[in-house]
Amino acid sequence: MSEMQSTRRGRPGYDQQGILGVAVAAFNEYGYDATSIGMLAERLGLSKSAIYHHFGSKDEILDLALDAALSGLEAVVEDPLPGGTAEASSATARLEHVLRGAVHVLVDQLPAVTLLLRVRGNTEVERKALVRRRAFDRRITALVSEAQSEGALRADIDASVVARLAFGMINSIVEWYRPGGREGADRLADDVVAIALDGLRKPADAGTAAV
Amino acid sequence: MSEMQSTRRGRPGYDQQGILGVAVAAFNEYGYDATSIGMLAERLGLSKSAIYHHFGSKDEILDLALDAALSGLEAVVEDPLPGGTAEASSATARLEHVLRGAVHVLVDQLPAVTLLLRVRGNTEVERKALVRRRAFDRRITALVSEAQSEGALRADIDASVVARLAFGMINSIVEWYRPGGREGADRLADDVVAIALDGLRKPADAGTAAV
DNA sequence: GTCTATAAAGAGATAGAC
DNA sequence: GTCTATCTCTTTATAGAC
Repeated sequence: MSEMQSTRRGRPGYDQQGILGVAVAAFNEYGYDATSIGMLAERLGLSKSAIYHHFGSKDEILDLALDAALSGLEAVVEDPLPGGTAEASSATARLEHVLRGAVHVLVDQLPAVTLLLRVRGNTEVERKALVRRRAFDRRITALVSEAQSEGALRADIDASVVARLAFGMINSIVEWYRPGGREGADRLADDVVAIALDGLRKPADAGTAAV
Repeated sequence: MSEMQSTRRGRPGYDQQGILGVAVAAFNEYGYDATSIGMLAERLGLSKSAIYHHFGSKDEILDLALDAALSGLEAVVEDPLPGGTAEASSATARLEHVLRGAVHVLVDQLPAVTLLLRVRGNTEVERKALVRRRAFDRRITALVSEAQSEGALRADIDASVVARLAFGMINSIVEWYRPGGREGADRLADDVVAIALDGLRKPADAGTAAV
């Protein structure tokens, strides 16, 4: 928050954030395990030991990146509706808001979230991230369940299956979305919500229902 | 096809398929790069060089596993509808059939498909697999496009976005589905098709529309 | 079909100078 | 904040015996 690499004057001289950005990009390109410190050093135009000046270990780089992604996603579920009359809003409205918010976090934090979604839990750092991710998933499932109880969502599909499939759709965005493409984040969120809530089938033209 | 490991009498004596199964499981557990030949040897109760008797390289193990997954998926799009009156069926019906078929391939070939979906394209083997996967994606997009032209699917969302999101939902199944769970493959395919085509929103109870 | 032994390269990480 | 040099361990893969 205090001092960005790109805002600095003077010679290269990386700070932690500057290195982090390059590292996350490389991790996403080759995979975390396949990316060696030597490769990072090469990309940065630094020696390996220069990297160890900024981070205690390769694991710590991953830790900081995953924390950024998780913080963004957690913020989405923790603030149900920024409007003000938050508590009064329906679970369905909050769910829709969370789906849109998640799409925006994915797009805004694309590299970090991409990395997060590929974590398998091999190291302590990865397991710690998975614990937070599962807590997030549980909150989504609870929200779906509440929306089903309200009667606004179909209740013939298990809430946890709904939550997983809906977020499976959202998370898959990291596989192909690239900033600057034809599809903006708002439009993409609209599409996701449209498919998830109303489906792909063209409504059987029931008269003159407005949009 | 000819001789399965589990059907053999006598002492361990692995064949290629037997090793392949263990290897794919390990690759999915730790990631391909993080899984060393030494770890595979330990799991198999063999020495490292015994593995090299069955495969020319670590890459070749991956190659065979990815081919199995891709062959399964390709079979789904290549045989539109097994009914017989294939050519006459609508694109929408064929699309629904493909969605269900893909879910079944995912479930039946869970380990191999899981591995395929994690491939990033770092090696020649991985790039070869990605080429086949992209060809598959294009056929799905074409099918969606055709279904939109028929007027059966909403046309306000780009066909390639629809294809990616729908398969994002389907592919995410590998992240959580475990055989023997409460959800069978048929039920799961029903759920996927229900969400994708009709959405989560409970229809506004328009009288007494039958199921 | 499996073994031991080994080669050759690359990994993560540290020491200490500038 | 970065460097060179180095340590130690692990990696993929091969040679050759049983």
